[in-house]
Amino acid sequence: MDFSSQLNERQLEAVTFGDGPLLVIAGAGSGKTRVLTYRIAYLIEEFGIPPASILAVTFTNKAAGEMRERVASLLEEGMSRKVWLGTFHSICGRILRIDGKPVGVERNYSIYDREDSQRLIQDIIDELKIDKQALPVRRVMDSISVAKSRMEKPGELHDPYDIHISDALNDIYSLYQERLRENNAVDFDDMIMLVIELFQKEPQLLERYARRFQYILVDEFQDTNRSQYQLVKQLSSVYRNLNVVGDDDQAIYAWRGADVRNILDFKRDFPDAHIVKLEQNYRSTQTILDAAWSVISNNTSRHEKKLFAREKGGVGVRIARFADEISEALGVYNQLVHLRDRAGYRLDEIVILYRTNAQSRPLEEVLRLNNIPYKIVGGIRFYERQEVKDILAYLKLLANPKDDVSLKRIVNVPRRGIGRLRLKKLEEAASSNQLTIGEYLLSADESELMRICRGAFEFAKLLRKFYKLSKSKKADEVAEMVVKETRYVEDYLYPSLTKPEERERNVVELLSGIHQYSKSNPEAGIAEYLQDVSILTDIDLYEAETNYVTLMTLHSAKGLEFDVVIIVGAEDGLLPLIRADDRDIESRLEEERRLFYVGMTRAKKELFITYTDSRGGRLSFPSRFIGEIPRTLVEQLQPTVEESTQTTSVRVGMRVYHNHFGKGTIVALRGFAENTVVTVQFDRGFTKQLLLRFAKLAIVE
DNA sequence: GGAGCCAGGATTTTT
DNA sequence: TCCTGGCTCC
Repeated sequence: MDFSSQLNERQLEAVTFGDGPLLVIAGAGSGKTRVLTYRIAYLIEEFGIPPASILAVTFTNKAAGEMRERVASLLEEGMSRKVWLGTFHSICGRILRIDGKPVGVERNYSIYDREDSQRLIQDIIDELKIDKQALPVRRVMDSISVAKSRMEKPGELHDPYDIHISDALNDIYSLYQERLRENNAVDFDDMIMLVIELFQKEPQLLERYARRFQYILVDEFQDTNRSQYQLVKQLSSVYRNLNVVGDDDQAIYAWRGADVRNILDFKRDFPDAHIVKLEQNYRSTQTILDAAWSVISNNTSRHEKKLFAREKGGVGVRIARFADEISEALGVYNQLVHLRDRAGYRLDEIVILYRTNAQSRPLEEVLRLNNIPYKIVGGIRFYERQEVKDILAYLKLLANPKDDVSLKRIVNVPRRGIGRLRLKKLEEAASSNQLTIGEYLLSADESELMRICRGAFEFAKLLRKFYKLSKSKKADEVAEMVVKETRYVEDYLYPSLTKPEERERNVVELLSGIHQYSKSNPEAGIAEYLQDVSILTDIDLYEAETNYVTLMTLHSAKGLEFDVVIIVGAEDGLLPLIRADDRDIESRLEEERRLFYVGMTRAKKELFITYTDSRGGRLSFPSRFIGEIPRTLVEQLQPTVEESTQTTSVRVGMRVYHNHFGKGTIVALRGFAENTVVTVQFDRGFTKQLLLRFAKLAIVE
């Protein structure tokens, strides 16, 4: 295999590297996916490594699929199929399916997504009578998730800011884990943590896997968390051929437990690691790279690298200011039309990126009204839609009758007269028999169930029928039966929910998806289908479609590239998204800067950045990141940034509204541009000085 | 005891 | 805009 004409010197070095630990620091657009795929092919072809002895971990399922295809095109028929290639979650899910017993996971386990976990945790919070004002579910979930990513057991979790909260959190965490095991269910974090636990419990099992994987490759290493790093370290303990590829400048998942320290620790854990830096960029113009560099170089903790493009030049970064989010959307629309009709781009070569999903709304509206076809990634993901999750809950329950969270979701959908109190009775009857509700319904006799209510009996009858048939029928037939016989569409969607037509289409799409799956995986049952589908994200399902412009969050855009990138809402408070009461503002700010950098470096040819003076009725100000781009690289679109920061849109005497302090009158203005301080006399009788760009004041008519 | 209706609150990013 | 919680009616 001679790649020398297709790879540069550094890439070639990484691809053909022999045994031992390898760290590839790969800048944006430096062809790291290419390096990974070629390396896999090279290992198989030149080193004679059996495909089944290679483990490659990617960040998304989509990336895994693409990598498999690309490897396949370099090798003989069928070779790539045997490589273990997937995300941490898909690989751990597979290990749990095969070997999960010792940690209490049966083959047919359920995977709980965020909503499922939230329901379970909410139940526990209610049960423990914990004040939900003091401990909102979201906060609990985040704490537990972070604890799991650090492999902290119940009891070891501590909130660094509040000891009392720690006790409550540990109680919830402990009960939560107990319930998950009772329900034969895992959450996303469990999938990683339980595999590590499994290997601790059964060292001979770890050894079996570690002997098997001669080479382990990890992509997007900067966004792995501690437990993921520990896992691959364990798995590579026999051969020590751990190859990681990452870019510390693109670490954007710290909030999810990812830890850039992994890169530093890698150098410490493997002092003999060979390090290759890829700095040649194949994607963007030099102008875009220079602009991106001048932003990212404001971060203090980073590996210095300065990307260089193949050709100099390129058009300047276009920055545009708008009055509010509506005019911003209109401006984007005008630009799209210009790009399409004058500059000759296809719409699918253009992406609109924003910080939060909610920002897509005005854009969608304007695009729809003006007949610009668009595709939106993220927001409410397909598999998270209510109607889709309802049907899946039936299937989950049939695959795993211990799954009480799924049972509770659909026990009264469509309505069967089983409300809160009757459900409670069912729950009590089940637990007095040491059963989950699902198991109880499948085993209790008629008179017992009738005593609770007729609905419970009817539901149990239906469930038993489904359960029996689910043993002999394929996933798609079961799903179809569930939809038909529960009369989900007729008795529930249409009478009870908004937009029933759209939801019905989703149900139909789900059924056809299951059908496709059954066809291409004839061996797989419902449990396998559910496990595979539970870890899919919107970006996995995303396919660029000709002449559709794409809208997505900056996070979703990671790993993708487009000719034209339009970053909207580049305003302080939104991008960077920082609130006054945030902790660790400095490191938060650096992560937001990396996010902005990721967005900028998605662009091959042209980069647009927009901001507004007012968003959602609140005053807004250009992002500090805009100020970090040298003017020589910027082509202002009218009007200029200078005007916008100098022309403060507030004046003395103006009536304003503040979220915490209420209504008031501006009595003084001081400072300049981004440092403008307003003094407000609030109606409640006190005066405050506020930094204008953070105060989020609304002007009262 | 369940279901439906109305008012008020809230909004980061995701495997 | 969507979702939650409380209230009333059946």
